[in-house]
Amino acid sequence: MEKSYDPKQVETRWYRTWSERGYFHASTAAEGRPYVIVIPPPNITGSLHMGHALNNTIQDILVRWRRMQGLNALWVPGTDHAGIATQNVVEKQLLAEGSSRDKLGRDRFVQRVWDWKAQSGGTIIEQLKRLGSSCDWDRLRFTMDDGLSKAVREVFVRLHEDGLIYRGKRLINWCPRCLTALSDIEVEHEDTTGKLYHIRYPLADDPSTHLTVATTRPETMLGDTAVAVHPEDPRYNRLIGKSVALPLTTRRIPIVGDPILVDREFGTGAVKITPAHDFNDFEAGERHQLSRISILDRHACFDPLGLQEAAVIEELRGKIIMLPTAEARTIIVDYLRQQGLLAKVEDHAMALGKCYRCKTVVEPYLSPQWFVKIQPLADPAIKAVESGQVRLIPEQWTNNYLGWMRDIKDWCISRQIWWGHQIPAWYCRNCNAEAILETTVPKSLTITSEARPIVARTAPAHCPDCGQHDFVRDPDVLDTWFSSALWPFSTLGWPDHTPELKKFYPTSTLVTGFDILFFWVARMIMLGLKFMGQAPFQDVYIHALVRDAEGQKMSKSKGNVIDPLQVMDKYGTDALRFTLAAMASPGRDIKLSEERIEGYRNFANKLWNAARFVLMNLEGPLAEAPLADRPIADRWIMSRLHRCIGDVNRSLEAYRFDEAANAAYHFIWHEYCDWYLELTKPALADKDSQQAALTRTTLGESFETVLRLLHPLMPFITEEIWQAIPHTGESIMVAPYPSQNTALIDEDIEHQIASVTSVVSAARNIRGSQGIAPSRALHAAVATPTAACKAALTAHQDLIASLARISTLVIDTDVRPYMNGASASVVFPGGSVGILYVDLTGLIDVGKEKTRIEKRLKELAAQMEQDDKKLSNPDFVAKVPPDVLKKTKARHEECRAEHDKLSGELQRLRETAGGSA
RNA sequence: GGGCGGAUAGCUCAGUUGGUUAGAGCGCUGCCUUUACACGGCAGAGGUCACAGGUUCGACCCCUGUUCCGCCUACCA
Repeated sequence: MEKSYDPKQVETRWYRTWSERGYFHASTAAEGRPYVIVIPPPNITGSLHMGHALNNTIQDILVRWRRMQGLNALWVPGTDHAGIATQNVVEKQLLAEGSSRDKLGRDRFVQRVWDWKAQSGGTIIEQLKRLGSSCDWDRLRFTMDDGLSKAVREVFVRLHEDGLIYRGKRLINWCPRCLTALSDIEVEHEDTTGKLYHIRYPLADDPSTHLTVATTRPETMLGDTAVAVHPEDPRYNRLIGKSVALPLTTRRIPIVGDPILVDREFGTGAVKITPAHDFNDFEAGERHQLSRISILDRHACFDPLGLQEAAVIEELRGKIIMLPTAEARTIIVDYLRQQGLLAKVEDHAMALGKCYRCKTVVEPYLSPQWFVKIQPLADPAIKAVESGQVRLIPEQWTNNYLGWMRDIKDWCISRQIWWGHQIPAWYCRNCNAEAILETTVPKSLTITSEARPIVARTAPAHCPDCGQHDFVRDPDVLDTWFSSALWPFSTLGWPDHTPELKKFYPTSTLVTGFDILFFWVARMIMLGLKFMGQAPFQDVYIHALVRDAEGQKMSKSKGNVIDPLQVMDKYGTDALRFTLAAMASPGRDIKLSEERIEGYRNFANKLWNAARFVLMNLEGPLAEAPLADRPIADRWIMSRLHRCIGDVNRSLEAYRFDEAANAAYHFIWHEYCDWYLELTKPALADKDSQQAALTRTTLGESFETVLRLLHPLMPFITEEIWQAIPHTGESIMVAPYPSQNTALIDEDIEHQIASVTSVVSAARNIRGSQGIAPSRALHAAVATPTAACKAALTAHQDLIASLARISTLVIDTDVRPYMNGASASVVFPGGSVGILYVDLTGLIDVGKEKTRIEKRLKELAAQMEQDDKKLSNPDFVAKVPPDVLKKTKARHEECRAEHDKLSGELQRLRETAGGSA
């Protein structure tokens, strides 16, 4: 075995072996209670980032742990077609080739995306394998597979049949770059400083007076259909029922009273109402039966027809036609200013909505879309969480979830893109001639909200109304999250009654980030309850976001991404996995740093070298004996090991991966390696002794157990070592997970060894402070506080002597200090304190000690001189921050104290040296 | 505006159903080439647990308020 662990070849070799031997596969016929996790399907456009690494490490820990516990563990893998994201990627490629999706046409474009998927869509899967993910790859699914597509259609049709899906012309969030509708949660809000424009609207009856409105979007005023004031506002309420002449148009619009829309304190207390371009105004428009004038087109540019409908004055119309809003705004504001209608412009903090895929500012846009009526689905999903049927971990997310669900809005599920599940709705051309608008250049199809769709699993043969069979299919596709919402049952074969569905639904645990709690988790619960009658999972473990060392969200544009693949190359997969697990404390983001990973790489190496020690010492006969008859160190380590086993299992049970990792780390490094391996050395010294044979047995057994305990966290290195030491079974992956045997926990023995280590540490402390080389043996005595302590130490005198290198050791309740000696206190379990005395006679190398002290005195003098200079400088004292001054003074005092002490010691040394020489 | 989380050693973070001396990793200091490991060993320094009150025999922990930092959410046009 090499001196250090080399992960590379180990990882690929074992992953291949596990895979070939079928360990990842879970059979419906297998015995054992099922334990099931469905993967949050990564986008096919994705490449493994730290978020994936964390998410999948946690899932793999759970699955490996449960599998070793004997459960029928299934981890269903798959990928998501990621509608807009994937379409964007392929469109970018086309652009680079000088082509576009319009040039290609729908069918060829979709084929192109499939080609892209065949070529690049599997990258992330291979990367998940690098991470050691023990997914059942035989069950790999894709959200646009035939089976899953069938499930999507089935759900759509059934929801439609139940009246839970409808089509309507509504105001939705529109991305003018992606040219599609977005759901509310696909809009990200970003704080910006905008302007609040105060605009005078002259009263229709009396143009000399006016009502001033405040708006952040002056350009949409052309689409105003009313002005609202508060009905109880004495400034304005007498105007309700009158009208204003809408500037820049030839229209008159009414003044209405609306206590919901208007906040008297804000702006001027008068609000323009633009129902086609603002969500609040849309609702206000409904309340007052106002018409909606849509003045923007799908690119968020001024639309000729809309401007005409809005009766915009000819002169302005010519200037802003087809212009984007930002440019038109300047022109419109100029016009208002010229006409003396711009009363004031002030800065105003506001949140701008942006497309979560491309960061373009979204536009509220009036268009026909498909919606899911969500309330009837949300109610049971609320109850499922309230009742504890579904448990969110950490619990704090429960309130977030409930709050959102209780205030949920209908879900806009149609997207005007091509890559995705096309909506299973058809329109009879004959019956909907007026409502189907087709243009050839560019080729586009608009179906107005008046059209009557026929929703069906497959294309209808005849129109039920007219009997003809000339149909056009709804061009829209479904929101990507619609198919993900079915993931826990669609992947298991639904709507067919498969054995998988019967055996593995509902699943056990969902592991996910909080960023998709609403996008995904909530919708899975709703649709799982609706179609399976059971929530799709019991536990939802919600992990943190992985950030960089400064706490910034990792992003390519910031250039602060730590690439998990590079980390795995450099430090090994096990080190990365262990780091992520150890840092996954609940309710807190993970600030990942390379140093931390390096630290756990060192841990892997420590384990590796412990293995070398074990292997080296396993040569020789073994002896079987009950634990009670084995050496004390063996009984001690088994006791400690089983405490650790209990801790790790309990932690995993509670999803405390950080605690599990830390318990294992601390035990292995600081108990097993630091103490146990050292304690075995005296016993193993005489290879042929019975004691050595017994110790070898424990050494092998305990180490083998340690590896199994650690396997879910560090799968590769544990397998590699396990195969090299005595074991039963063909792979650690399918070996039983250690379970705590409380009979092996022996508090008395733990106390005995704690006493031993306490004395040893005290002796080392004295060596350290007195500068006594480890090679020099000591004469020492321990004054024990009680007879029991004395007995415990006396029984293990040989261990103490060997670990602390003490040649003569006196242990008694009453011992006297040495004439020329040093002492240190020894704390016994329970808190009683004894004293260790060490005889220093002849141990201190006077020359060396003198040099050491002189060197240190020089350092101190230099420091003191520097500080003196500072402190005697009035400028320094006056201007420096108080804490710095305080620190400087404190340091100065410390230096002086140490200097005095060392000077005294040096003096004494000189005297004694002089006397003896 | 509402909600949630955080503030503990130089840095990154654990922690406590309230109980002797608050822990870890990294970093730092000193010693050690002792055949498992220098990706190591041993020893050590370093903390008024954000601030101010309160409850309690006792508070890092519970309560109230304040400040700062994150995030989520929201129609102040």
